Amino acid sequence: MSTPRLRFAPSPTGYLHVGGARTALFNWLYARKTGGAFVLRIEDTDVERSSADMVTGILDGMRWLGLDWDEGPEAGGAHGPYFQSQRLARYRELAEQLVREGHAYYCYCGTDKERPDGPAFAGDARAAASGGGSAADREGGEGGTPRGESWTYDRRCSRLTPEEVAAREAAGAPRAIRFRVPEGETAFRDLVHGDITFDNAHIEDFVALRSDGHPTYHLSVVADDIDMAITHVVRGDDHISNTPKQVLLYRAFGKPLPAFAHVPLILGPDKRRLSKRHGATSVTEYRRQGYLPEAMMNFLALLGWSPGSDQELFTRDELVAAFSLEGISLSNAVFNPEKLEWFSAQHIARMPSPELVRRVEPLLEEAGLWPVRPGPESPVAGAPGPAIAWLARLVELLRPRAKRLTDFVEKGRPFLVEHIEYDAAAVQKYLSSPEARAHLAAVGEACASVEPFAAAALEPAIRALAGSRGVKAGALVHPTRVAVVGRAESPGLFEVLELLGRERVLARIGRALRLGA
RNA sequence: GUCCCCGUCGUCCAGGGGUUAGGACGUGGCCCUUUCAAGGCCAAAACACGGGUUCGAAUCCCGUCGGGGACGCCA
Repeated sequence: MSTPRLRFAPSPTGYLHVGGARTALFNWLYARKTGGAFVLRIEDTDVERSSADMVTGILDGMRWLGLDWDEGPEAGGAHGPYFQSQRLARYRELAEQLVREGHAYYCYCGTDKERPDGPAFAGDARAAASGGGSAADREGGEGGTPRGESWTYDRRCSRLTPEEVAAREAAGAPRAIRFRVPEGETAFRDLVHGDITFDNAHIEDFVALRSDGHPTYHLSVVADDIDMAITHVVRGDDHISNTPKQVLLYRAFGKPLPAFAHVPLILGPDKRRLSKRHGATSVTEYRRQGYLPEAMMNFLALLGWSPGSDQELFTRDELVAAFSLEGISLSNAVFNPEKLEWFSAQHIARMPSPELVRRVEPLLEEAGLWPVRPGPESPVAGAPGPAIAWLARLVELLRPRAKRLTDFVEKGRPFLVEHIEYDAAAVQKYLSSPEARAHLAAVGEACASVEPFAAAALEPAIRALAGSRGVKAGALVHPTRVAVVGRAESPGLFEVLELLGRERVLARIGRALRLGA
C-alpha cells in the first residue's frame, strides 16, 4: 500500500476539546509513526454554527500540543482547498452524479417542522421514546411502510411519478438529494473493533445534499476523504453508526474503502460523554492552567491506548515510536484530572533547565514579576552573573514542588517582589511569641556576619546557633522562613536564604521583627 | 423504543485457558526531613451476574444485567 494519509477534520463550531485533541493525536501519531501524511481539514459546512474564530482556536490548540499538519489551513497542499465551505461545487457535482446513476433521488419533503402533515417518517424516534406513537400508528400512514423495525424516512419521494416531480419543480419546491439505501447488509472491518455489520433496514435514506445546496456530513466527509486520498479514518466511537452510510457512499462512487479505526470516547466522572458541564474541556483551558503540552499529550495518549508495557512516561518521540492501532482499547475512558496533574509534574521534573526557564519566563512577565525592576532590593542586584542565571536558580529551587507552570509564578512571587505579603496564620504560628522573635533576631545577627552567604555556610551557622540557644534547629528555621517568604512553606530554608541574598534577608528579618511590635 | 459498541481495583491501563491477577493515579501508613513538596518502602482496593465448553474459565461461547453511542436538510 502507498503511504498512509490520515486526517483530523474538526468542525469549527467550538474550541478544540480534549476528545477532539485525542482523536487528532492518534491520527498524528499514526501518520508520524508510518511516515505518512497528516491532513487537517475544516468541516465548516454548517454555516450557521461555524466561525473563523473557532478555526483560529482549533489551530492554536493543535500547535500548542505540537500536532503539526502536513496539509491544511496555512500549510496548503495538493489536495486543497481544506475548508469544506470552499468545496461546495464539488459536493453538488457528486450529489448530482448519485442521482444520475440511480443511487439517490430528489426529495421535496422539507424538514420535519416545515411539513404541515408532520414527519414523513414511518415513526419518530424521539416521540416514540417519550411515549408517543404506537406500532399501529406507524404502519397506517399513507406510503409509510416501515422497512424493518427502525423509524426511518418513508421514502415517499423515491416513488414520485415524473408528473409529480414536474409539478413540484414547476412550483419551485426546494429539493434535497437523498441517498437510496439498497436492501441487504452493510459491513466493514474496523481496526479496533473487528467486523461490524448493519442491516440496511435500519439505515434510512439519508440526505446527502441539503435543499440549500450544502452537503451533509456524510457526503462531504466521503467526498473529501476520497479526493484527499485518505487511507485511514481514525475517529471517535460515536461515528460507528454513521459508518455504514459512508460505506454505501464509497460503493456508490465505486471507490475503495479506507481503513476505519473507531476509538473509545472520553467520559466525564459521571461516565457520560465529556462536555462543558464537566468543567474544563478545552485544550486552551488546560494551557491557561499551566499544564505542559507534553504532559497533556502523554496523558491523552494513554487514555484509550496502551503501549502494551508498564511504561507511562513518554516523550513525544517515544510516543511516536511506540504507537500502534492495535494498542487502542475497546472501552470508553474517564478523564482523570489528577493523573493529568501528575503527568505534568513528572514532565516538569524531567525538562532540561534552560527549556523550563524558557517556558516559565513569559508567565512571570505576564504576572508583572519579570524582569525585576532595578532597585536596592532587586533580587538580582547582588547576585553574580546575568539575571537569567539567577532565574534559573529560582526555577530549580521551585521545580520539585511544581505541578504546573503556574506554580512557578505563585511560589516564585516572594523571590521576585520587594515587599512580600505575610500570611496571617503563619505569622501567628511562628512569629507571635517573644521566644520566636528573639530567635529570629539572633538568626538575623548570624546572617549579617556569616561568610560566605551560602547554604553551605548558613546551615551549620544556624544549627550551631540553635545549639547554643538550647533549642532544636526548627525553632529558628520556622520563624526565619515566615520572615523571609511570608509563608509557612517554602523550599529548603538555607537555599532560600542564599538565593534571596544577604541584603534582602536582613531587610525582611528586620521588617518581620517590627511586624507585631 | 430500534440498532451498534463496550464491561479487570474508585480511575487509567497490562494480562487473556492453569498467575500470590501486574503497573500507574488517587487514598492510608512508614521512612527521609527545618516546613511543604518530591523521593523511597508498605498497605487496602478489581475479573458485573448466570449458564455452558473444558481436567481447569477472569480469559472461549450463549444469555442476562449494566454502561455508552447513534438514530437531524448538526458534524
